[in-house]
Amino acid sequence: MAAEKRQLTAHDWASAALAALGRGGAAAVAVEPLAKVLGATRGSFYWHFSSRGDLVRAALALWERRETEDVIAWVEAVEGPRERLRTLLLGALQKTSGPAADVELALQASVDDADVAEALERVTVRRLDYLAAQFAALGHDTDAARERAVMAYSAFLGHAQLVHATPSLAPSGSGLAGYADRWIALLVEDAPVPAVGGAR
Amino acid sequence: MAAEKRQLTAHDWASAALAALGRGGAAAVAVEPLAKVLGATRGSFYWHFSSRGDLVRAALALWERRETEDVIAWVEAVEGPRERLRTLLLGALQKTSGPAADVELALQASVDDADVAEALERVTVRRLDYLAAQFAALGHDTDAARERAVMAYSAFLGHAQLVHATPSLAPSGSGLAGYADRWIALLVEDAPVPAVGGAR
DNA sequence: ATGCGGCCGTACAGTACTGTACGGAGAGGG
DNA sequence: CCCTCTCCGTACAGTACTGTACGGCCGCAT
Repeated sequence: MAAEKRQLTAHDWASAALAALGRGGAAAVAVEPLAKVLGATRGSFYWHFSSRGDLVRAALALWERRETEDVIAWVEAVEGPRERLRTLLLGALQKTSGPAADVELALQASVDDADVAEALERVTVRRLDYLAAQFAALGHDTDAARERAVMAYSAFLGHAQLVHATPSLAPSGSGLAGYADRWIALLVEDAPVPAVGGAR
Repeated sequence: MAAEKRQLTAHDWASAALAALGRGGAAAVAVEPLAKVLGATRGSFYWHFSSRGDLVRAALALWERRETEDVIAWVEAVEGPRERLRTLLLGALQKTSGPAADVELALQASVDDADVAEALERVTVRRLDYLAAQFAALGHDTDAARERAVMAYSAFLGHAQLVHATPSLAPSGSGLAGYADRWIALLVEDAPVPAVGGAR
Protein backbone atom coordinates (compact mmCIF):
# COMPACT_ATOMS: atom_id res chain seq x y z
CA MET A 1 0.00 0.00 0.00
CA ALA A 2 3.05 2.21 -0.26
CA ALA A 3 1.86 5.44 -1.78
CA GLU A 4 3.46 5.80 -5.18
CA LYS A 5 4.85 9.15 -6.12
CA ARG A 6 2.41 8.88 -9.01
CA GLN A 7 -0.18 11.51 -9.83
CA LEU A 8 -3.55 11.14 -8.21
CA THR A 9 -6.89 10.97 -9.95
CA ALA A 10 -10.31 11.91 -8.67
CA HIS A 11 -11.04 8.19 -8.45
CA ASP A 12 -8.08 7.67 -6.12
CA TRP A 13 -9.51 10.26 -3.75
CA ALA A 14 -13.02 8.86 -3.96
CA SER A 15 -11.78 5.35 -3.33
CA ALA A 16 -9.76 6.44 -0.31
CA ALA A 17 -12.80 8.36 0.91
CA LEU A 18 -14.96 5.24 0.69
CA ALA A 19 -12.39 3.26 2.62
CA ALA A 20 -12.23 5.94 5.30
CA LEU A 21 -15.99 5.95 5.44
CA GLY A 22 -15.95 2.25 6.24
CA ARG A 23 -13.31 2.67 8.90
CA GLY A 24 -14.47 5.75 10.75
CA GLY A 25 -17.88 6.74 9.47
CA ALA A 26 -18.82 9.79 7.49
CA ALA A 27 -17.06 12.11 9.88
CA ALA A 28 -13.78 10.39 9.00
CA VAL A 29 -14.09 11.46 5.39
CA ALA A 30 -11.87 14.45 5.97
CA VAL A 31 -9.53 15.87 3.41
CA GLU A 32 -6.46 16.42 5.50
CA PRO A 33 -6.21 12.87 6.91
CA LEU A 34 -6.90 11.40 3.49
CA ALA A 35 -4.15 13.52 2.01
CA LYS A 36 -1.78 12.07 4.57
CA VAL A 37 -2.84 8.54 3.64
CA LEU A 38 -2.40 9.22 -0.06
CA GLY A 39 0.94 10.90 0.46
CA ALA A 40 -0.22 14.22 -0.91
CA THR A 41 -1.57 17.53 0.32
CA ARG A 42 -4.91 19.29 0.12
CA GLY A 43 -3.56 21.19 -2.85
CA SER A 44 -4.09 18.06 -4.92
CA PHE A 45 -7.55 17.49 -3.56
CA TYR A 46 -8.89 20.93 -4.35
CA TRP A 47 -7.75 20.53 -7.89
CA HIS A 48 -9.90 17.43 -8.45
CA PHE A 49 -12.84 18.46 -6.27
CA SER A 50 -14.43 21.72 -5.36
CA SER A 51 -15.31 20.82 -1.79
CA ARG A 52 -15.53 18.07 0.75
CA GLY A 53 -19.17 17.53 -0.17
CA ASP A 54 -18.12 16.75 -3.71
CA LEU A 55 -15.83 14.05 -2.42
CA VAL A 56 -18.58 12.47 -0.36
CA ARG A 57 -20.86 12.41 -3.37
CA ALA A 58 -18.16 10.80 -5.46
CA ALA A 59 -17.54 8.14 -2.82
CA LEU A 60 -21.28 7.51 -2.62
CA ALA A 61 -21.55 7.09 -6.37
CA LEU A 62 -18.65 4.68 -6.25
CA TRP A 63 -20.33 2.66 -3.51
CA GLU A 64 -23.68 2.58 -5.25
CA ARG A 65 -22.08 1.41 -8.48
CA ARG A 66 -19.95 -1.23 -6.79
CA GLU A 67 -22.87 -2.41 -4.71
CA THR A 68 -25.19 -3.08 -7.61
CA GLU A 69 -22.52 -4.71 -9.72
CA ASP A 70 -21.59 -7.07 -6.91
CA VAL A 71 -25.13 -8.12 -6.18
CA ILE A 72 -25.90 -8.75 -9.82
CA ALA A 73 -22.80 -10.82 -10.30
CA TRP A 74 -23.67 -12.62 -7.14
CA VAL A 75 -27.21 -13.71 -7.77
CA GLU A 76 -27.01 -14.26 -11.49
CA ALA A 77 -25.44 -17.65 -10.91
CA VAL A 78 -28.19 -19.08 -8.74
CA GLU A 79 -31.45 -20.52 -9.99
CA GLY A 80 -34.82 -20.77 -8.31
CA PRO A 81 -36.25 -18.18 -5.94
CA ARG A 82 -35.77 -20.22 -2.81
CA GLU A 83 -32.13 -20.96 -3.56
CA ARG A 84 -31.60 -17.35 -4.53
CA LEU A 85 -33.00 -16.20 -1.20
CA ARG A 86 -30.84 -18.69 0.63
CA THR A 87 -27.72 -17.60 -1.20
CA LEU A 88 -28.58 -13.95 -0.69
CA LEU A 89 -29.28 -14.16 3.01
CA LEU A 90 -26.39 -16.47 3.81
CA GLY A 91 -24.03 -14.31 1.80
CA ALA A 92 -25.35 -11.18 3.43
CA LEU A 93 -25.00 -12.60 6.93
CA GLN A 94 -21.49 -13.79 6.19
CA LYS A 95 -20.46 -10.43 4.83
CA THR A 96 -21.58 -8.68 8.00
CA SER A 97 -18.02 -8.87 9.26
CA GLY A 98 -16.26 -7.50 6.22
CA PRO A 99 -15.51 -3.96 5.07
CA ALA A 100 -18.61 -3.83 2.86
CA ALA A 101 -20.78 -4.05 5.95
CA ASP A 102 -18.76 -1.32 7.63
CA VAL A 103 -19.57 1.04 4.80
CA GLU A 104 -23.17 -0.06 4.87
CA LEU A 105 -23.56 0.69 8.56
CA ALA A 106 -21.64 3.92 8.32
CA LEU A 107 -24.07 5.09 5.67
CA GLN A 108 -27.05 4.06 7.76
CA ALA A 109 -25.61 6.10 10.59
CA SER A 110 -25.00 9.12 8.38
CA VAL A 111 -28.46 9.27 6.87
CA ASP A 112 -28.94 12.81 8.14
CA ASP A 113 -26.73 13.80 5.23
CA ALA A 114 -29.06 14.42 2.30
CA ASP A 115 -26.79 12.81 -0.28
CA VAL A 116 -26.37 9.71 1.84
CA ALA A 117 -30.11 9.48 2.34
CA GLU A 118 -30.76 9.55 -1.38
CA ALA A 119 -28.19 6.91 -2.23
CA LEU A 120 -29.37 4.71 0.59
CA GLU A 121 -32.97 4.94 -0.49
CA ARG A 122 -32.18 4.06 -4.08
CA VAL A 123 -30.22 1.00 -3.02
CA THR A 124 -32.80 -0.09 -0.48
CA VAL A 125 -35.60 0.19 -2.98
CA ARG A 126 -33.72 -1.96 -5.45
CA ARG A 127 -32.94 -4.58 -2.85
CA LEU A 128 -36.48 -4.74 -1.51
CA ASP A 129 -37.89 -4.98 -5.01
CA TYR A 130 -35.61 -7.85 -5.80
CA LEU A 131 -36.41 -9.68 -2.58
CA ALA A 132 -40.13 -9.13 -3.10
CA ALA A 133 -39.86 -10.60 -6.58
CA GLN A 134 -38.33 -13.76 -5.16
CA PHE A 135 -41.08 -14.17 -2.58
CA ALA A 136 -43.69 -13.49 -5.24
CA ALA A 137 -42.16 -16.24 -7.35
CA LEU A 138 -42.73 -18.54 -4.42
CA GLY A 139 -46.46 -17.92 -4.66
CA HIS A 140 -47.08 -15.06 -2.28
CA ASP A 141 -49.33 -12.29 -3.50
CA THR A 142 -47.84 -8.86 -4.02
CA ASP A 143 -48.47 -7.44 -0.56
CA ALA A 144 -47.36 -10.54 1.26
CA ALA A 145 -44.24 -10.79 -0.86
CA ARG A 146 -43.35 -7.19 -0.11
CA GLU A 147 -43.88 -7.77 3.60
CA ARG A 148 -41.65 -10.82 3.58
CA ALA A 149 -39.05 -8.81 1.72
CA VAL A 150 -39.12 -6.13 4.41
CA MET A 151 -38.88 -8.78 7.09
CA ALA A 152 -35.90 -10.45 5.45
CA TYR A 153 -34.18 -7.12 4.93
CA SER A 154 -34.81 -6.09 8.51
CA ALA A 155 -33.30 -9.34 9.64
CA PHE A 156 -30.21 -8.60 7.57
CA LEU A 157 -29.88 -5.04 8.84
CA GLY A 158 -30.39 -6.08 12.42
CA HIS A 159 -27.88 -8.86 12.15
CA ALA A 160 -25.33 -6.49 10.69
CA GLN A 161 -25.89 -4.12 13.61
CA LEU A 162 -25.56 -6.91 16.12
CA VAL A 163 -22.34 -8.18 14.61
CA HIS A 164 -20.89 -4.72 14.50
CA ALA A 165 -21.94 -3.41 17.90
CA THR A 166 -22.01 -6.52 20.07
CA PRO A 167 -20.16 -9.24 18.18
CA SER A 168 -20.00 -11.56 21.17
CA LEU A 169 -23.80 -11.84 21.12
CA ALA A 170 -24.30 -12.54 17.43
CA PRO A 171 -24.27 -15.91 15.69
CA SER A 172 -21.10 -16.41 13.73
CA GLY A 173 -18.62 -18.95 12.47
CA SER A 174 -19.70 -22.48 11.80
CA GLY A 175 -23.21 -21.99 13.12
CA LEU A 176 -24.00 -19.25 10.67
CA ALA A 177 -25.10 -21.48 7.80
CA GLY A 178 -27.66 -23.26 9.94
CA TYR A 179 -28.79 -19.97 11.37
CA ALA A 180 -29.37 -18.58 7.90
CA ASP A 181 -31.21 -21.74 6.88
CA ARG A 182 -33.58 -21.44 9.78
CA TRP A 183 -34.19 -17.80 8.88
CA ILE A 184 -35.10 -18.87 5.37
CA ALA A 185 -37.34 -21.61 6.68
CA LEU A 186 -39.16 -19.09 8.85
CA LEU A 187 -39.57 -16.57 6.08
CA VAL A 188 -40.48 -18.91 3.26
CA GLU A 189 -42.80 -21.28 5.02
CA ASP A 190 -46.40 -20.18 4.77
CA ALA A 191 -47.41 -18.29 7.83
CA PRO A 192 -50.35 -19.64 9.84
CA VAL A 193 -52.06 -16.25 9.79
CA PRO A 194 -53.65 -14.59 6.77
CA ALA A 195 -51.35 -12.46 4.69
CA VAL A 196 -51.75 -8.72 4.31
CA GLY A 197 -55.04 -7.78 2.70
CA GLY A 198 -56.43 -11.25 3.13
CA ALA A 199 -59.83 -12.01 4.65
CA ARG A 200 -60.10 -10.98 8.22
CA MET B 1 -38.03 25.57 27.07
CA ALA B 2 -36.87 28.99 28.19
CA ALA B 3 -33.68 28.45 30.13
CA GLU B 4 -34.25 29.54 33.72
CA LYS B 5 -31.58 31.67 35.32
CA ARG B 6 -31.39 28.87 37.86
CA GLN B 7 -28.18 27.09 38.75
CA LEU B 8 -27.34 24.01 36.78
CA THR B 9 -26.67 20.56 38.16
CA ALA B 10 -24.61 17.75 36.71
CA HIS B 11 -27.88 16.01 35.92
CA ASP B 12 -29.04 18.95 33.83
CA TRP B 13 -25.91 18.66 31.72
CA ALA B 14 -26.20 14.90 31.40
CA SER B 15 -29.83 15.13 30.42
CA ALA B 16 -29.13 17.74 27.79
CA ALA B 17 -26.27 15.60 26.54
CA LEU B 18 -28.57 12.60 26.14
CA ALA B 19 -31.05 14.70 24.21
CA ALA B 20 -28.30 16.00 21.95
CA LEU B 21 -27.12 12.44 21.44
CA GLY B 22 -30.56 11.51 20.17
CA ARG B 23 -30.73 14.47 17.85
CA GLY B 24 -27.29 14.53 16.33
CA GLY B 25 -25.41 11.43 17.39
CA ALA B 26 -22.41 11.16 19.65
CA ALA B 27 -20.53 13.85 17.77
CA ALA B 28 -23.24 16.31 18.74
CA VAL B 29 -22.48 15.86 22.41
CA ALA B 30 -20.29 18.94 22.44
CA VAL B 31 -19.90 21.23 25.40
CA GLU B 32 -20.13 24.56 23.70
CA PRO B 33 -23.43 23.96 21.87
CA LEU B 34 -24.94 22.43 24.98
CA ALA B 35 -23.91 25.47 26.98
CA LYS B 36 -25.77 27.62 24.49
CA VAL B 37 -28.89 25.47 24.84
CA LEU B 38 -28.72 25.60 28.62
CA GLY B 39 -28.09 29.31 28.67
CA ALA B 40 -24.72 29.01 30.34
CA THR B 41 -21.05 28.87 29.44
CA ARG B 42 -18.39 26.19 29.55
CA GLY B 43 -17.30 27.64 32.86
CA SER B 44 -20.30 25.95 34.42
CA PHE B 45 -19.65 22.69 32.67
CA TYR B 46 -16.05 22.31 33.77
CA TRP B 47 -17.11 22.83 37.31
CA HIS B 48 -19.47 19.82 37.24
CA PHE B 49 -17.39 17.60 34.95
CA SER B 50 -13.73 17.16 34.35
CA SER B 51 -13.97 16.53 30.64
CA ARG B 52 -16.27 15.85 27.72
CA GLY B 53 -15.72 12.12 28.22
CA ASP B 54 -17.13 12.42 31.71
CA LEU B 55 -20.27 13.98 30.28
CA VAL B 56 -20.72 11.18 27.78
CA ARG B 57 -20.36 8.60 30.53
CA ALA B 58 -22.94 10.41 32.64
CA ALA B 59 -25.38 10.55 29.73
CA LEU B 60 -24.80 6.87 29.10
CA ALA B 61 -25.48 5.98 32.71
CA LEU B 62 -28.66 8.02 32.56
CA TRP B 63 -29.77 6.19 29.43
CA GLU B 64 -28.98 2.77 30.81
CA ARG B 65 -30.91 3.50 33.97
CA ARG B 66 -33.88 4.96 32.15
CA GLU B 67 -33.89 2.11 29.66
CA THR B 68 -34.07 -0.66 32.22
CA GLU B 69 -36.68 1.09 34.35
CA ASP B 70 -38.91 1.62 31.37
CA VAL B 71 -38.74 -1.94 30.14
CA ILE B 72 -39.44 -3.36 33.56
CA ALA B 73 -42.43 -1.11 34.06
CA TRP B 74 -43.55 -2.04 30.61
CA VAL B 75 -43.53 -5.81 30.74
CA GLU B 76 -44.47 -6.27 34.35
CA ALA B 77 -48.10 -5.73 33.45
CA VAL B 78 -48.38 -8.48 30.86
CA GLU B 79 -48.84 -12.15 31.56
CA GLY B 80 -47.88 -15.17 29.53
CA PRO B 81 -44.76 -15.43 27.39
CA ARG B 82 -46.52 -15.17 24.06
CA GLU B 83 -48.42 -12.06 25.08
CA ARG B 84 -45.27 -10.62 26.57
CA LEU B 85 -43.43 -11.15 23.33
CA ARG B 86 -46.27 -9.58 21.40
CA THR B 87 -46.38 -6.56 23.68
CA LEU B 88 -42.62 -6.22 23.58
CA LEU B 89 -42.24 -6.45 19.84
CA LEU B 90 -45.23 -4.30 19.03
CA GLY B 91 -44.14 -1.69 21.52
CA ALA B 92 -40.60 -1.80 20.22
CA LEU B 93 -41.70 -1.43 16.61
CA GLN B 94 -43.99 1.45 17.52
CA LYS B 95 -41.27 3.24 19.42
CA THR B 96 -38.95 3.13 16.42
CA SER B 97 -40.12 6.61 15.50
CA GLY B 98 -39.67 8.27 18.86
CA PRO B 99 -36.67 9.90 20.54
CA ALA B 100 -35.80 6.72 22.42
CA ALA B 101 -35.02 5.02 19.13
CA ASP B 102 -32.92 7.97 18.05
CA VAL B 103 -30.72 7.53 21.08
CA GLU B 104 -30.63 3.80 20.51
CA LEU B 105 -29.44 4.14 16.93
CA ALA B 106 -27.01 6.89 17.80
CA LEU B 107 -25.40 4.57 20.32
CA GLN B 108 -25.25 1.72 17.84
CA ALA B 109 -23.50 4.07 15.45
CA SER B 110 -21.04 5.24 18.12
CA VAL B 111 -19.98 1.82 19.26
CA ASP B 112 -16.34 2.60 18.46
CA ASP B 113 -16.39 4.59 21.69
CA ALA B 114 -15.37 2.18 24.42
CA ASP B 115 -17.85 3.52 26.97
CA VAL B 116 -20.71 3.27 24.50
CA ALA B 117 -19.71 -0.28 23.60
CA GLU B 118 -19.81 -1.36 27.24
CA ALA B 119 -23.19 0.17 27.96
CA LEU B 120 -24.62 -1.23 24.77
CA GLU B 121 -23.37 -4.71 25.52
CA ARG B 122 -24.82 -4.70 29.02
CA VAL B 123 -28.22 -3.62 27.75
CA THR B 124 -28.20 -6.04 24.84
CA VAL B 125 -27.30 -8.95 27.09
CA ARG B 126 -30.19 -8.15 29.41
CA ARG B 127 -32.64 -7.84 26.55
CA LEU B 128 -31.55 -11.05 24.86
CA ASP B 129 -31.69 -12.92 28.15
CA TYR B 130 -35.19 -11.74 28.76
CA LEU B 131 -36.34 -12.60 25.26
CA ALA B 132 -34.73 -16.02 25.47
CA ALA B 133 -36.54 -16.68 28.73
CA GLN B 134 -39.85 -15.98 27.05
CA PHE B 135 -39.12 -18.34 24.19
CA ALA B 136 -37.95 -20.96 26.65
CA ALA B 137 -41.23 -20.61 28.51
CA LEU B 138 -42.93 -21.44 25.23
CA GLY B 139 -41.19 -24.78 25.23
CA HIS B 140 -38.04 -24.22 23.21
CA ASP B 141 -34.86 -25.70 24.57
CA THR B 142 -32.12 -23.36 25.67
CA ASP B 143 -30.26 -23.10 22.37
CA ALA B 144 -33.39 -22.71 20.27
CA ALA B 145 -34.78 -20.11 22.64
CA ARG B 146 -31.58 -18.11 22.44
CA GLU B 147 -31.60 -18.29 18.67
CA ARG B 148 -35.17 -17.07 18.50
CA ALA B 149 -34.27 -14.26 20.86
CA VAL B 150 -31.46 -13.18 18.58
CA MET B 151 -33.77 -13.38 15.60
CA ALA B 152 -36.44 -11.28 17.28
CA TYR B 153 -33.89 -8.74 18.42
CA SER B 154 -32.35 -8.55 14.96
CA ALA B 155 -35.80 -7.93 13.56
CA PHE B 156 -36.26 -5.08 16.00
CA LEU B 157 -32.87 -3.53 15.26
CA GLY B 158 -33.35 -3.84 11.54
CA HIS B 159 -36.79 -2.33 11.68
CA ALA B 160 -35.47 0.59 13.69
CA GLN B 161 -32.79 1.16 11.08
CA LEU B 162 -35.27 0.98 8.27
CA VAL B 163 -37.63 3.44 9.90
CA HIS B 164 -34.82 5.83 10.61
CA ALA B 165 -32.92 5.68 7.35
CA THR B 166 -35.63 4.97 4.78
CA PRO B 167 -38.96 5.67 6.46
CA SER B 168 -40.91 5.51 3.22
CA LEU B 169 -40.01 1.85 2.85
CA ALA B 170 -40.86 0.66 6.36
CA PRO B 171 -44.22 -0.54 7.62
CA SER B 172 -45.89 2.04 9.80
CA GLY B 173 -49.17 3.45 10.94
CA SER B 174 -52.24 1.29 11.02
CA GLY B 175 -50.55 -1.69 9.43
CA LEU B 176 -47.93 -1.95 12.13
CA ALA B 177 -49.97 -4.03 14.57
CA GLY B 178 -50.66 -6.69 11.96
CA TYR B 179 -47.05 -6.59 10.87
CA ALA B 180 -45.90 -7.21 14.44
CA ASP B 181 -48.42 -10.02 14.81
CA ARG B 182 -47.09 -11.76 11.75
CA TRP B 183 -43.56 -11.38 13.07
CA ILE B 184 -44.63 -13.04 16.29
CA ALA B 185 -46.39 -15.79 14.39
CA LEU B 186 -43.22 -16.45 12.41
CA LEU B 187 -41.00 -16.49 15.46
CA VAL B 188 -43.25 -18.48 17.76
CA GLU B 189 -44.42 -20.92 15.12
CA ASP B 190 -43.61 -24.57 15.58
CA ALA B 191 -42.96 -24.10 19.25
CA PRO B 192 -42.96 -27.40 21.11
CA VAL B 193 -45.66 -28.11 23.65
CA PRO B 194 -45.80 -25.12 25.98
CA ALA B 195 -44.11 -25.75 29.26
CA VAL B 196 -46.36 -25.53 32.27
CA GLY B 197 -44.00 -24.73 35.10
CA GLY B 198 -42.21 -21.77 33.56
CA ALA B 199 -38.59 -21.75 32.47
CA ARG B 200 -36.31 -23.34 35.00
C1' DA C 1 -21.27 42.45 58.41
C1' DT C 2 -17.98 39.74 56.83
C1' DG C 3 -15.81 36.30 54.97
C1' DC C 4 -15.78 31.80 52.74
C1' DG C 5 -16.88 28.44 49.39
C1' DG C 6 -19.81 26.88 45.66
C1' DC C 7 -20.91 28.27 41.07
C1' DC C 8 -20.17 30.59 36.84
C1' DG C 9 -18.35 34.05 33.21
C1' DT C 10 -14.32 35.63 30.61
C1' DA C 11 -10.12 35.34 28.47
C1' DC C 12 -6.36 32.73 26.63
C1' DA C 13 -4.01 28.76 24.59
C1' DG C 14 -4.14 24.72 21.76
C1' DT C 15 -6.01 21.49 18.10
C1' DA C 16 -8.05 19.86 13.87
C1' DC C 17 -10.19 20.82 10.40
C1' DT C 18 -12.10 23.50 5.55
C1' DG C 19 -11.23 26.74 1.86
C1' DT C 20 -8.38 30.06 -0.95
C1' DA C 21 -4.34 32.20 -3.23
C1' DC C 22 -0.48 31.59 -5.43
C1' DG C 23 3.69 29.91 -7.01
C1' DG C 24 6.47 26.31 -8.98
C1' DA C 25 7.75 21.78 -10.98
C1' DG C 26 7.35 18.79 -14.98
C1' DA C 27 5.74 16.69 -19.22
C1' DG C 28 4.38 17.34 -23.87
C1' DG C 29 3.72 20.15 -28.18
C1' DG C 30 5.29 23.84 -31.13
C1' DC D 1 14.42 25.03 -26.64
C1' DC D 2 10.87 27.24 -24.53
C1' DC D 3 6.25 27.66 -23.45
C1' DT D 4 2.03 26.24 -21.70
C1' DC D 5 -1.17 23.65 -19.20
C1' DT D 6 -1.81 20.27 -15.74
C1' DC D 7 -1.10 19.04 -11.28
C1' DC D 8 0.46 19.79 -6.65
C1' DG D 9 2.89 22.06 -2.44
C1' DT D 10 2.93 26.01 0.70
C1' DA D 11 1.19 29.65 3.17
C1' DC D 12 -2.63 32.21 5.01
C1' DA D 13 -7.29 33.01 6.76
C1' DG D 14 -11.37 31.36 9.01
C1' DT D 15 -14.22 28.14 12.00
C1' DA D 16 -15.55 25.17 15.73
C1' DC D 17 -14.32 22.95 19.09
C1' DT D 18 -11.67 21.29 24.05
C1' DG D 19 -9.21 22.57 28.18
C1' DT D 20 -7.19 25.86 31.68
C1' DA D 21 -6.59 30.01 34.59
C1' DC D 22 -8.54 33.20 37.08
C1' DG D 23 -11.52 36.57 38.79
C1' DG D 24 -15.98 37.81 40.58
C1' DC D 25 -20.76 37.24 42.27
C1' DC D 26 -23.99 35.57 45.61
C1' DG D 27 -25.86 33.12 49.46
C1' DC D 28 -25.06 31.24 53.88
C1' DA D 29 -22.91 30.45 58.36
C1' DT D 30 -20.46 32.73 61.94
